[in-house]
Amino acid sequence: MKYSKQRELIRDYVVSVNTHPTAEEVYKELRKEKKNISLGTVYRNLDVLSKQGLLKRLCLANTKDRFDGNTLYHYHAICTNCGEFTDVNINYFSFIDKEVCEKLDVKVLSHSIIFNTICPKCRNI
Amino acid sequence: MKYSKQRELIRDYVVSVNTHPTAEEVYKELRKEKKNISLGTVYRNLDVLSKQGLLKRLCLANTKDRFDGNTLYHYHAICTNCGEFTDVNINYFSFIDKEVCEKLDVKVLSHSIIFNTICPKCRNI
DNA sequence: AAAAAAATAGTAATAATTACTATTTCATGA
DNA sequence: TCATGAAATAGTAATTATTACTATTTTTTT
Repeated sequence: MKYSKQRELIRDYVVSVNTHPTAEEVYKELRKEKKNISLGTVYRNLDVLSKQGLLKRLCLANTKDRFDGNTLYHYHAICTNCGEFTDVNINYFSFIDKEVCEKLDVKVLSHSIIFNTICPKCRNI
Repeated sequence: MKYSKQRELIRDYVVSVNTHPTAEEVYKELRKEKKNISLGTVYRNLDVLSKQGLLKRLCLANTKDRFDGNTLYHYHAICTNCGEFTDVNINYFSFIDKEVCEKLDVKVLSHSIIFNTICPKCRNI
């Protein structure tokens, strides 16, 4: 893959934040910083970066796709009240993969978990 | 909510299969059965049924939304090779919710897990 | 520095989903 | 049971998110 300034900007931005931005959010932020970049380029590069494993694509019901610069195994939580989407930094449960591998006749590569939560803000309202 | 024949058809169909159909698949199947129904009605009802908890909406990267008639806690697996999407019938790991609740300052309602797998068919090719 | 390959910007097109509106269906109660 | 009103539908139009296209630009190689 040939180097491109735009791809670097996109990746650097997504890696630098923990907000799990959408394609459009990445685009708007980079434009705000006066970077010369088009929306199509953002979509294309988020896609190739995800496919290369340099970013992670997150897909949830009723939302646009989001992107995560943290590619290490970790889990996510979404507040069912306000929609706030955050990282959950607990250790990866490897034994779960082993259990499924044994129970079903499949090779398990990994798993992802999304927690449905009520965040502190919403709980205290 | 007022009764409607169409909503009943939609729900009965989704509950009767374990294929996790998309809105369009539900629509096509019901039309094939000569049912009088429109695509908009299918979308609208899948949405209200999901919101009522009578169906479950499943959202995955790079795919259309799917719907699951089994609303009991269970997990899912997707083959990273062929995309086959199946149920994973193992017990719900309640302790995980407790652990996250203790580590983070959030109320955990539930969690969902998706396993990335290589299904038996793909493994044996 | 020239040539080739790959990426971009900007726009057009597509796909999935949602909104709109006139009509129909369902539920209520006189 | 039948008139009334509320809610749902069919069919179409509109919107939203994403992908495709093409002329131009950037990067890499020679």
